Amino acid sequence: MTKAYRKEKEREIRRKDIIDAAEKLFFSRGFDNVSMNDVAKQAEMARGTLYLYFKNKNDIYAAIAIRAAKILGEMFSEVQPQNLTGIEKIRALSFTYYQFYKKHTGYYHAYYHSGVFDYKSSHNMEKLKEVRKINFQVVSDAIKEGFADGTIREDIDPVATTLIMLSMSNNVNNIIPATQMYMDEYELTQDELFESSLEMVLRSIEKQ
Amino acid sequence: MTKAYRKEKEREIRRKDIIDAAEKLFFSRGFDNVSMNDVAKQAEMARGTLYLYFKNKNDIYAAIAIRAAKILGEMFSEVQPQNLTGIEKIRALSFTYYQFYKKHTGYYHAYYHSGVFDYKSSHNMEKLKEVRKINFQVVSDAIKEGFADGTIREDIDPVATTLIMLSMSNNVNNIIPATQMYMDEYELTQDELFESSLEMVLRSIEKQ
DNA sequence: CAACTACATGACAATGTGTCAATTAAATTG
DNA sequence: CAATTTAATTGACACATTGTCATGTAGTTG
Repeated sequence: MTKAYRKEKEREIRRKDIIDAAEKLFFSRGFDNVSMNDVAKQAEMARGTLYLYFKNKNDIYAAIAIRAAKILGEMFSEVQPQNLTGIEKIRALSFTYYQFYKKHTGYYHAYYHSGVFDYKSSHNMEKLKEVRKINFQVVSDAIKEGFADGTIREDIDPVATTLIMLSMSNNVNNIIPATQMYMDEYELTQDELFESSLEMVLRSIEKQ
Repeated sequence: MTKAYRKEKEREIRRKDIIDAAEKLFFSRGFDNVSMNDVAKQAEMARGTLYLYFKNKNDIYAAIAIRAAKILGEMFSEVQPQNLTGIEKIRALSFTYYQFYKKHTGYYHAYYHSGVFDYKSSHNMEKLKEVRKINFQVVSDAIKEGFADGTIREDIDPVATTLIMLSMSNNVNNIIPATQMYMDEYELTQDELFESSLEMVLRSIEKQ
């Protein structure tokens, strides 16, 4: 028991070391500009060792995305005890997501970017899918609460609406490079776009 | 004149051959799964030759995206002579964009994906930026027409709104992989999501 | 036809990936 | 505690891909 347990703990520490090293590099230089060699050097081990703990670079990024999901989950959970109506909760959660982006940009990118990987490609990706779903449900549940308390119109689909809100947020948060181009071109700030997006959503889901 | 002109024509044909070859491969296998070697083989020339006509793989993709922009521009221009109100035009343009995706998925991806490249990275990217802007303006102008004819509320920002609509469309059209995951998970079809997105936009911009 | 020009080629250096045989370290056992 | 087994780590290897560039070639010109 104790021996196997200690072994397991040591493996976890080593795993954490790799994630920490990768995170540092990914957040400062960007995922695409970091090689597995760079990560190995930063973590002070041979490149081959990384593959003993992770399937590949994407798999490491997925592990970082799981951390991201946890941080976002904690931020979301701070909204819950405030006793807000459905529509107020939607406003608060949108704002929280925007704050998550502002304060944890690196994690935000990991959370978003990992979406491009195949969900069946690794154990981490499977796990990420689960934590993602929990955060998604916080929002769609808030919409349902709005149905119940009469602050949100009942003729909208909670899942579709949550998805639309998510896409708007990603749009705001410099994820889509073409958006950045248009923003520069028309001198639109990120805060302005966030504000417009939020008002647009609220206007179209609130009960008259 | 004639000699230089013929030379120029030949260069253009060769250029077109490369784009055609690349397009065929990109559309069937996906951009990331095609190497410059593959393109060279398909175009029946040496790999080095490709670099005489294009800066790199992204540059070829940008050329394909310019074709995409032209197709979209033509589809948009068919909406113009219909004498629609501002809000009706927004509905029609949204639908057209969705049709563009459905009928020209490969071009749609090129149009979208090329957004990730730096706009100062090549002449093609500069050119792409211009044609992109024209299409963007068709939509934002329609919003302004809605201001004038009283079908769209005046307190919204045309640029921000166009950007939001664009992000919604991209969300619908399977561009964001995470979205696909949620759609599968909650059994939401693409047509349903398109419908929800469109209604959401119209509801929030129409004048009461 | 000799000299020039522009174009096309493929070998090359660089950079990156994932694997695996060999090595090293750690744990177990008599 | 020495011998033996087991597990972890390493870095060299094979392979893929990129962009460049010296070399070759074909067409053009005086």
